[in-house]
Amino acid sequence: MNLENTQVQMRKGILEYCILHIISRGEVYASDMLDELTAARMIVVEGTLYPLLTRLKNAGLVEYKWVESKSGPPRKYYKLTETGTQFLKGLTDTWDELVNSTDQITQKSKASV
Amino acid sequence: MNLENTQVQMRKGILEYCILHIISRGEVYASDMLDELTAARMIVVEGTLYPLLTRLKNAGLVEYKWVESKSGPPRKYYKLTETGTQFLKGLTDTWDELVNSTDQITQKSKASV
DNA sequence: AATAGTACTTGGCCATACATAGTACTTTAC
DNA sequence: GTAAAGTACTATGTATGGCCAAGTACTATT
Repeated sequence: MNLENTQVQMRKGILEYCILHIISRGEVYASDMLDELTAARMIVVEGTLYPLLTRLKNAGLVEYKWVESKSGPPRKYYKLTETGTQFLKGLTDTWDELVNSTDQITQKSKASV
Repeated sequence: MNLENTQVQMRKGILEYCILHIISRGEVYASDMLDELTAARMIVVEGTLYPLLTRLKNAGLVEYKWVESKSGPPRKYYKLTETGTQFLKGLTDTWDELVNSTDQITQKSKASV
C-alpha cells in the first residue's frame, strides 16, 4: 500500500464523471478530451480513456459518429444520449454528496488544530 | 454499468482518506469510526471497514492497542503512526487536487448554461 | 515503397468495496 | 452451570475500473 496506489484508487469513478461532463458540452473526440483533462491537471493516459469510452458506449450513455480528419485517420466524435444525460445528473448528486461528506469529516480535524 | 456501481467506484480510496482523518483526531475503535462516518452520511459496512483497518495496520500507517470493554469483547483502539501522518498529508494533497480538477471541469459546463 | 504521425483497440494485472459467513468474548436469564 | 443474546473482530470470494504495454489501421511525407 503506497501513496501512488491510493491515488489511482481515488480516481475511480471520478474520471467517468469528468468525461461525461466534457462530452455533455458538445461533440468531442478522444484527443479533445485529453486536452481538457490535461488543462485541468487531471492526467489521463490513452489506455484509460479509450476503454472508458467503450464502456460508456456499450452502456448506452454515449454515442459517436465517425468524422474524417485532414491529418490522419477518422475520429469518433462523441455525444451524450438521453440515458447518459440522466446518468450524469445522478453522478453529479453522488459526487456532491461525497465531497460534502468528506469535507465534514476532514474539517473537524482542521478545526481542532 | 449502472449508477450504483459507479457510486461504489467513486468511494474507492476516499474511504481510506476519511478513515485516516478520523483516526488522526484521537484514538478510536471501529464502532466509533462507523458512527462518525454515518453522521457525515458516508455509509460504510463492517465488511469494508475491518479489512481496510487491517490493510492500514499491515502497511504501518496505523497501530492499535487492545482495551477491555465493560460490555463485550475487548476493542482495538487505533492511532496514526508517524508514517501514517505523512501518508495522510500526501492523501490530503491528492484529494484537494482531485476536487480542484473536477470542479474546473464541471464548472465550465455550468458556466455555459 | 518506407517512414513518421495520429487515432483507436486489446489483453492482462492489481487493489479496493462489498456481501456473506464465521469466530471469540462478555453479560444476562433460567 | 448452561443457553441465549449482544458486541467486536476475521476470513473468503466476487466484481470493477485504472493502468501498462503492445498492437492495428489510416494518412501524409520523403
